[in-house]
Amino acid sequence: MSEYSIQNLAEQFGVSARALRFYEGKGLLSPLRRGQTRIYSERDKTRLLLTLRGKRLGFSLEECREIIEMYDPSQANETPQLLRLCQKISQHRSALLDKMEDMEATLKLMNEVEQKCLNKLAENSG
Amino acid sequence: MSEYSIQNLAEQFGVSARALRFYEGKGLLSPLRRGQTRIYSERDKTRLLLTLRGKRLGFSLEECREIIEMYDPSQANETPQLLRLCQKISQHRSALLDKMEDMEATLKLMNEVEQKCLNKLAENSG
DNA sequence: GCTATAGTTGACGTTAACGTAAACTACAGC
DNA sequence: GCTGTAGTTTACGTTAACGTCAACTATAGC
Repeated sequence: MSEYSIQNLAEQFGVSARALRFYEGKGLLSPLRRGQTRIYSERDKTRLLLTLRGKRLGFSLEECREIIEMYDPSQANETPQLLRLCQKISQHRSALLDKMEDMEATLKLMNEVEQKCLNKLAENSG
Repeated sequence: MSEYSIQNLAEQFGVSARALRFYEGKGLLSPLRRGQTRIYSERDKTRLLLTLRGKRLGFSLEECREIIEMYDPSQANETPQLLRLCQKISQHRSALLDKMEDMEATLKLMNEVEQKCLNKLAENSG
């Protein structure tokens, strides 16, 4: 089944229904309607996944939208558009690689601190 | 020289003086005073670096403070404190590793999209 | 002594990302 | 027919992370 109610989808991802409506307002999701009621598809589910992933990495919702739109199997078929897309990908990738460096530096520091910590613990017990 | 004025330090990191005062209010920095004037040391500089690095990774200032305090070569010498520190490190590290996974997944997707994009470009020109 | 240049402390304004409450609709079960 | 449960829109509230004055101090140079 590839249809979800707002509550169902929200619970799957541990967010509020309010958040989903908010994301819709920001153009991140675009569920169908059955009457008034929103019906979320697999596509929406994927976009939500990407949104939350982006958020965890410190991107704003606006940035998330940009990133997601790149992935969207949309109407990009003409050369100039494709070139622009490649450019965008490069940009976002280098932003990601920067974050990767920050992350590795942080992990390295954490490991050092942990080592010192373990050494002291060994002294204390020795 | 290991002393910096507020403007100097701010410029070095591309942030505003207001931000530095704000971080101080949040307990992230603690510059000395010469009269009223703030004097930033190497220690402050390091803490600022870690703060901004944490921010880029999507941590809140409060979380940054927690992380930074772990690194601080402070008064943690007694066993219970050291154990707590090790625990905290583990927590933050697994948070970081989660982000790392998000990042790798994102990079992977980007590469796939780029590949499709390049293929289409090849078709267009062929 | 006057001006320019950093610095200071409030205090209020702003944006993003929702939370929360009000007032309403629509269907399901008893 | 009434209650309960999901859903809706509209609108105001909230928190984080600063920006932006305003009003003041202190030092340097002319």
